[in-house]
Amino acid sequence: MADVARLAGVSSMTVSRVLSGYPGVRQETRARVEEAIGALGYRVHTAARTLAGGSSGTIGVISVGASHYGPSSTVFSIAAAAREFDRSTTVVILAKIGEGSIRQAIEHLQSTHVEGIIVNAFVQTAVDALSRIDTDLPLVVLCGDQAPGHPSVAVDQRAGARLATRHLLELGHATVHHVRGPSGWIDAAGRAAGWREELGSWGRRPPRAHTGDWSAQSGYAAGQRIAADPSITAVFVANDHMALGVLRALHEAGRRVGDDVSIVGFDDIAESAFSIPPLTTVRQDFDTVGREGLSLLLRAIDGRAGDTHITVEPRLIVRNSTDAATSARRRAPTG
Amino acid sequence: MADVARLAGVSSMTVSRVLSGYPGVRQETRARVEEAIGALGYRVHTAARTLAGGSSGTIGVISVGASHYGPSSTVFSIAAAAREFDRSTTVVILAKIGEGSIRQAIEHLQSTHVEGIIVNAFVQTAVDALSRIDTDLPLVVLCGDQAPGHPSVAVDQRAGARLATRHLLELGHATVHHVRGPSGWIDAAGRAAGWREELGSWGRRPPRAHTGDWSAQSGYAAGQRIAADPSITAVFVANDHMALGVLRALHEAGRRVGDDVSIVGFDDIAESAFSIPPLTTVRQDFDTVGREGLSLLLRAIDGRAGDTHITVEPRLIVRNSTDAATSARRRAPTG
DNA sequence: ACTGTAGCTGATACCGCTAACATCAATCGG
DNA sequence: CCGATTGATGTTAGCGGTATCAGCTACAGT
Repeated sequence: MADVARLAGVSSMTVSRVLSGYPGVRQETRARVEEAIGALGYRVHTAARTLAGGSSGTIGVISVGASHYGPSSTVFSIAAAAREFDRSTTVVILAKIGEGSIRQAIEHLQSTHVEGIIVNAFVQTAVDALSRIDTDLPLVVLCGDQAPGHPSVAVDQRAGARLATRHLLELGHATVHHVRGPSGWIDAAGRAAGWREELGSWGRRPPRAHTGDWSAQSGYAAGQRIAADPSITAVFVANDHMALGVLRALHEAGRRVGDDVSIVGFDDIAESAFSIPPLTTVRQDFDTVGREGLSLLLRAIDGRAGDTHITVEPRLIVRNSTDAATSARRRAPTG
Repeated sequence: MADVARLAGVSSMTVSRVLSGYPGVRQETRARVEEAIGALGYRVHTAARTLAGGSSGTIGVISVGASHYGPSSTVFSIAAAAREFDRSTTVVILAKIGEGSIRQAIEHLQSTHVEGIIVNAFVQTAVDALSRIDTDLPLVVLCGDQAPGHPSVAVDQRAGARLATRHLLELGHATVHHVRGPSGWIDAAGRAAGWREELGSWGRRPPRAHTGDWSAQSGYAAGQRIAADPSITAVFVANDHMALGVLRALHEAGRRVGDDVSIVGFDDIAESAFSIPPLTTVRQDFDTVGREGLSLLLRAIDGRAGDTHITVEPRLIVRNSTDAATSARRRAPTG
């Protein structure tokens, strides 16, 4: 930096001002400095800037492991969006989620002086922990519900589940069964609640839900139980991976999906359009969630986020795994 | 830090020594310092440490977008492994891959003073660019082949492809067709080469390969062309997403996979075990790749990586999409 | 001509830590 | 018993920026 200053014939302070976009620098001086920067291939030393009280230009992201589709795509969206806003992204992957590990992750990020943190909080434990953590660092929560105490971005899980359930009911199914995600996960609870609500608003009593762990394996197991009950004609499965497992179990049991039984998933993963049959599902736009999360965090860093809660609406994608319940209506108890 | 020193009755230098694990500190002194650290809830200021010449404790990861299964799971493995080694991870997601963008990403990471960089280089362009980039920063390349000029970790794509092809030939198929990945991708080239080699070693002339873009959509399109040719009894598809598309196209055309036609995929994504029928595939252990990549980088940082190239062997997972080619042998031209 | 003000730039003092060397006591070989 | 060595700790001087305030010029108002 001293070299740049010398070459441009100014003090290092002026160079600093040019770099941080301070307006009160003469056009001509600015040009000279920028030329010197270019000529010397100079780049700021982030650590020095951070130490001297400037901003680190880095935001922290805390998330659970890679195995889940939603969380990981969100992290990538955040990283990509951050880059567009000239921010670095430091990612902390939590092996297991607990108040301790989250607190530790936040402290870790704090010691690296990130400007703010986005937490991918997909389990209730995480949200609870966050509501108890009071850091002065700007913090945005991404989750399936409004997070108390911090600005948040969420896909409306309940609305999505209602969309799915309503679609099945409108096709004429007497009732809709549900394979839910594991307890403790916010999205699992939200989707189950939406399913229950929609059934309720149609005056149907929700049957007992099956529970999976998001994996295709667990969906397969649930699917086997579902196949064994011929009265079931419509199933809303809490995510696409499990839905694919259900599809296969039904297929093996000789029940034709989209004909004997209708299935709706959730997420719209890339494979769902090409499953056999193509899966009707609820699309969540994780990219939007990530980007909105980042822009909310940047607002929070500027102190003007307040207590904003952004809701992203999911969308029903109708494919061939659902169809009018002609045969179903004949067989099922009238609803 | 000065407070800690005061409370422990030592100089700040001793605190620094305790923090960085310098051995020449008396046990008793060390204990006193650690106690003070705990009492004051002190944490190092990473930027200050970096500035003063210590290590930043951060490693950089450069990767392509989120849409591809392999790259993204690898990034997560790296981040998780890094955390176990008390390193932060700064992730740069490249919107588009070119020499310019990679160089820019490296420079960006350099200005944040990462200790080293892991590049997820899945396209040839990236590897070429890297071989031309000569940075003094330790740099490890993850890719489908040995990267010249830098230590690297790779899954042996050729071996995986040969495994898949051999499996099909051993089942009695006269020849094996191939749906390859997009040109420019190292893995696509490696798998195609392995397929060609294995066919060659059985004295079969490789048929013309179909080309997809890794997506299920493109696999579906290829599948339709394959279904139209009744002489095809065995297909090796370059990744599972495309294979699922092929599966569906064949299904729609009324060709029974695992009976009329055998399909082998590559990757072993979570859904493959539950496709209809379950997909025989080649498993790549991305977690191992990520971890080996990190440990190689840590060795490189210590200056003892040399020109190591680690190869991770893939594994054939046999499921129901492949079966003895009884009907095929009758129909196909003798090979 | 003099003061006031605005606009631009410079000098200086840190930010919190570590490298390098200095210091001091204890131990050791001859 | 003395100089040399070793081990534990302290002192000093930055690392490369930015905050703060001071200084200088040009111009307007009186």
